[in-house]
Amino acid sequence: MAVEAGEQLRADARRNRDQILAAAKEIFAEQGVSVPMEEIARRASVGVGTLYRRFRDRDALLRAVLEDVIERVVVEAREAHRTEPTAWRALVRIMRQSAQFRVIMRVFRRSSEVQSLRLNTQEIACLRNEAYDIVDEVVAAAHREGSLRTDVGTADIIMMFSAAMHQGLALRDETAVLVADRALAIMLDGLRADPTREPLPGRPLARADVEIDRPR
Amino acid sequence: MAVEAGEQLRADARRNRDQILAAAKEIFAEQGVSVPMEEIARRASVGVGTLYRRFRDRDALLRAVLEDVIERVVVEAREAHRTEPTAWRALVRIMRQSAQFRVIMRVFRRSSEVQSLRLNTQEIACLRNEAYDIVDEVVAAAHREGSLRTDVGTADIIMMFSAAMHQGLALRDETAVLVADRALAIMLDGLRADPTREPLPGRPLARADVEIDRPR
Amino acid sequence: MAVEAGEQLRADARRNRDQILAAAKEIFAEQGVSVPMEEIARRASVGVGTLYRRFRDRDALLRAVLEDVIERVVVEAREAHRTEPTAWRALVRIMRQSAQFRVIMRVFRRSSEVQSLRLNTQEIACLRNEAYDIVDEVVAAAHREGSLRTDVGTADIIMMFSAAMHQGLALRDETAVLVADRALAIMLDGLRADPTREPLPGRPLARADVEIDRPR
Amino acid sequence: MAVEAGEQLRADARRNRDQILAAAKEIFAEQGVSVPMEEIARRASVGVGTLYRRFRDRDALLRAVLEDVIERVVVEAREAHRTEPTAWRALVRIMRQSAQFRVIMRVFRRSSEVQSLRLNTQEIACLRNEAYDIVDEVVAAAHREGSLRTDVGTADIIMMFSAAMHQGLALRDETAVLVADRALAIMLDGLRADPTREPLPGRPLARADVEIDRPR
DNA sequence: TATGAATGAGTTTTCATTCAT
DNA sequence: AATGAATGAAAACTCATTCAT
Repeated sequence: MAVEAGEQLRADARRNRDQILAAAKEIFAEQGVSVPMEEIARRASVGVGTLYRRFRDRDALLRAVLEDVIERVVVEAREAHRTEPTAWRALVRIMRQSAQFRVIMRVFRRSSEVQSLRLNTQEIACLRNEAYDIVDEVVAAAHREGSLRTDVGTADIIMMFSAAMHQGLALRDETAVLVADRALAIMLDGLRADPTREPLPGRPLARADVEIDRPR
Repeated sequence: MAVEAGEQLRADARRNRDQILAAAKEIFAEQGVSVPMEEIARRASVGVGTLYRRFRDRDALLRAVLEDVIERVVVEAREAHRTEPTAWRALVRIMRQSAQFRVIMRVFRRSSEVQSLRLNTQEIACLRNEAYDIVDEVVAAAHREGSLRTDVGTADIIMMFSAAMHQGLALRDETAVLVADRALAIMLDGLRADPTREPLPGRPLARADVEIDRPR
Repeated sequence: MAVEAGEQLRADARRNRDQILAAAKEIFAEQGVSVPMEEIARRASVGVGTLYRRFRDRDALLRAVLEDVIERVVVEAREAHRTEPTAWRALVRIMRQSAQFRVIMRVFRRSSEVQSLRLNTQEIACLRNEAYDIVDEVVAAAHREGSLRTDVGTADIIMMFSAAMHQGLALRDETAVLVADRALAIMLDGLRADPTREPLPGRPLARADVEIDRPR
Repeated sequence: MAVEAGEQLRADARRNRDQILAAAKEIFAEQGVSVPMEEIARRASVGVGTLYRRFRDRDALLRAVLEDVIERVVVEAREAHRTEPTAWRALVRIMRQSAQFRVIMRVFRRSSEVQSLRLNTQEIACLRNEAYDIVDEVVAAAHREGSLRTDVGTADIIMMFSAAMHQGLALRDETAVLVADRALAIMLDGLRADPTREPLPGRPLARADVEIDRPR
């Protein structure tokens, strides 16, 4: 019984934490990251105090959201890799499963946040690596199966479709989805293996090219 | 005498205004739009007072930057259309001439700013239309010359390459350029007319689809 | 059964109360009285809830600490008076037995606390009087035995040696003790009866002079 | 004229700064250092913003007050040393000129402040040294002239009379002065050279004994 | 009853904007 | 007209106290 009580209490706290995370994700996606903490608390139906009990400060919340989002992305990407019949299909699915990314990318792009490296914790670097790894596997497989043009690297793809996740913020939702879907389709067409195309400039981009843990 | 004094002052004032605009553009591009006014003033080497003399308030500055950027884009786009031998080449050039856009898009994306529609003045709407018009002409010409796939619309292109302008904020400068160039090249490959491709989902997007002057 | 349960609880409760008091005394002495309640609870190894169950609020805890300390002082002073061969020796011993006072004086001095008179309850006034009385007796005896200069009053002594208890907070412990001992020795030398000395300014201070229950 | 204007402006800012410092000193002396910044601003008749413009944060203000007070103490001590006919008289005067010290000592004693060493900047350490030096000179002279008992060191005196400055916070002002004066007189009597006295325990304390820049 | 999570009022700090020089 | 100091409203954060488990 003590255990049950303990679990229930923990469950409460957990619920609060989850609500806060969810609220933050929503609001960040809607309005950007510079939203008052109190608004986030309100949306999560908790007091500011609770928010601050769970997350030491604004940055801690930001990091937690980021971690949460990357985690989900990784899970989904693994699932896609495991389930889809071809690597190409997996790639398409990963890129389409964009909703999660809208936050992540927005956060990533707030350069003032990122460049100060306050978000560049060990945990996040680690998750980023995991995310990179799984996409990397899919990309390699796609190269092997010949569906992906040979002159793109994993980082090319990540950067490009993270960009694709980015438009339409001020658009109505249906339009935003349409815009994203079409942009994605165009990009995918551009990514298809096709011997008639001119090669891309430069060289395939890889992990080191898109690492952020160095001063500008 | 009044004229002389006026002219001298105007020259001074103009210099100040230009410095401020340039500083704001730089800082917005680097750190996003939620930068303290004093930092902008400092970068422009003027006092805050001067900044406020030139621009009634934060929004006015934002609008001015936006106008300035769109104007340059329009000018360059016209030039490209007039000069380049094919519409396709014009398109490529417009898309490559990306630097200016980095600001514009960043500003556009700050949904909290944009959605409040404080930026949606007559002047800006007008400039946006001009920008749209010129790209529209190029797109139409590209369609006519058969270089651009038929199922993309002007708004598709605008949205997509505005997205492409977006990555790399936390990257070193050389990498950022490389990333952008390659993303652009891939997108362009995806935009090429090619009868063997599957059609894009939905319909070509046009002006009305990407207007922002309506509540979400 | 009620009695047994009651007694068991009382024992538990008593232990908690004592732990809290001890913790509070320690922390107050170390860091002053404006320490978060949670820190006190933590040091006492109880939850805040328990702390609040035992002491209605911050002030109640403060008062309890004060009472506890004064009580101990009184007990020790009585013992000294009863045991020591001369009043002078008793005085020296009382003044040396300083550790307890470090808290009391610190608390007394936090004027914002004291001046609001929230600490000036009946119980505390009563204890203060008891403390005063016992020192007063010793002082009177010392005067009678001719060891204490005649122009000092009980309140002089209390105020002075409460001051002596005060230094060294930021020093290493051994130094703090040394500092206190030497200061005390000097003061005691100054307190010795000695007909060659000039009389002190003013008049001997007594109880009424150091009462705090009046607005400044 | 421009110069004049500049000077006047500077004078304004200076006046504000001085008002803030004065207000802070007053309030710290009255109520301790944990007073809301807004109250300090109000007492200084400025907005909080102004307070924060002059002093980056609470600690900066604390440090500034401390510096200011030590500076005055040093000045006055030098004056006493230069003016008074004997070293003993200088010592007495320095010790009596206590008003300034009430703040300084209060601040010094807030161990939580001091121990965190946030107040232990280079500047303050430097001033503390200056203060020590001048008292040291007076003490040496007093030793030479044979007025001061030989077994006390400079640090003994500093610590002891800093303690003397400390009482009476909750007392009415006249009483506080009386208490301080009498305590001081007693201490001074204890400090007088007198071959009949027993030596003090330990050894004369010196600078190193009362340095605070080491963790407890 | 003990616990520690939740709350929200109170503080600290920042920053857009105004105003005196 | 330029400057930068002053202002105060708003945002970030802390902590005394209450309350659900």
